[in-house]
Amino acid sequence: MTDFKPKKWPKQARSKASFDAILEGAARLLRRQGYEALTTNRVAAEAGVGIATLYEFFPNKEAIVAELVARLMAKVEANMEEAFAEAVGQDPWPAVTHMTSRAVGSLAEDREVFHVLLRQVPFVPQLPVVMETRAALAALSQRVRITAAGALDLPMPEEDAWLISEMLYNAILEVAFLDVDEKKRAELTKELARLTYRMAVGRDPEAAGSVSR
Amino acid sequence: MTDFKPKKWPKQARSKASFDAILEGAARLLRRQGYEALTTNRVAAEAGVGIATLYEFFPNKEAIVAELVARLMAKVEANMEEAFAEAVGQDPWPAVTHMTSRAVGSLAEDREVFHVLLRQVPFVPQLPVVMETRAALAALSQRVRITAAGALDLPMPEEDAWLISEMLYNAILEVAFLDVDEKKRAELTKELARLTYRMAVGRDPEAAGSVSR
DNA sequence: ATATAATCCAAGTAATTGCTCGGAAAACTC
DNA sequence: GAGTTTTCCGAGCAATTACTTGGATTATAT
Repeated sequence: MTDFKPKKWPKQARSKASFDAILEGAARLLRRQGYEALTTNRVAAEAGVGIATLYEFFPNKEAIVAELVARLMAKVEANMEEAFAEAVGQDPWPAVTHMTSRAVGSLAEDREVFHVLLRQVPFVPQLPVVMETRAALAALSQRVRITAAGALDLPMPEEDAWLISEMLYNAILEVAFLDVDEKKRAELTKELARLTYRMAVGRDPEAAGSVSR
Repeated sequence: MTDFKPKKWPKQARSKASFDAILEGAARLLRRQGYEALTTNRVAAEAGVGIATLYEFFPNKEAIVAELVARLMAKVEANMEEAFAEAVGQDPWPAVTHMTSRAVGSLAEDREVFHVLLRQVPFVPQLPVVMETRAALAALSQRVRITAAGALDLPMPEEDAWLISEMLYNAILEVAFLDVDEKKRAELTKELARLTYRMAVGRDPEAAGSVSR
């Protein structure tokens, strides 16, 4: 099987620059042309390095994509942990809106690249780093839900958790991928949070009894 | 731009068989090896026809995929219209569960092929036939919702419709794609219907007031 | 029965792909 | 400053790709 890790990590500043340039070139190509246009020769050209330099660090094309994905996922995860820290102690409804909006926001920054990677590259969704990040995010929402449960006395059917996190994940992607202005995206994000709350709690956030005592 | 329609339709029974064999061969390859393994030469071999025969009917690889998609989508749409006819006049909650379960079921039949086509082939989600089918399905759920609104006196915020149908579409795909036994899939489908109902109506289907007078 | 149209196909072509080779230059180590 | 390691690179190769060519075979029409 193909190896999805860099065969060598850069040691000097010079090669760190090349390494980064390769990843940035790959991202630019993905954004502009999609995965089908991503050839190793083109990535090298776009990055401004020789093709042999590229193969000095990466064993194959997939490893480039995997490393790019790893970096993007790390950024998302960091963002979401920060968001969680900010949401701790807030009431359930503000907590949900805040987490949702941060999730959409951190994907929307690089929406074209995320779109291509997560929806068009066959092996990316199965990548360990992606599955781990998804699990970490699901765990975070679980903790938000538990807080909410304490405040709201929620029934929490075992099975729903998976479905809700699945629906939420996909909806967040869809909203983040949309090519709309930020105002419209913010509106949709708010609505998404409301629907999520409805799914999880079974009633509207504005309804009586939704605010913790 | 490349043409996504067959360059010629078969006229005799002999060539109809070839035409179908090509599409079935393509589907088999997609199911077994994914889109990356789908080469025109391999499709021809798998279908048991010469490569030139393939190019007699299809101008390029994409047209094969597009025609396969068109056939699958037509089947789904027919299924869903039938399901809608059966759901008409039923109470909202049974109508929703019925439609959801038929949707999942009609995708699950060919789940690997649908999975590859809808999630890994860059141009498929943008194909007119796919977008039209999605629109048709969204229109169907709208009509279910309108019926429900009449029975339940629902508030129907304009914006939610899109989000709900988006979430529902993705969740249906996810549940249909899952590699689980049919009992488990049926459970998840039922839960999905319940969450959908919660999203759309704002309360549980079993709660008082959910049954039409 | 003959002419016309439909259907078939294997061998081949031009272009592109991922990736290697062999070695030069630059940076660290002592 | 000599030796070692790291970094760089473009020409080119083997394999694969989508697709064409030129013609043979089979069905249909008259």
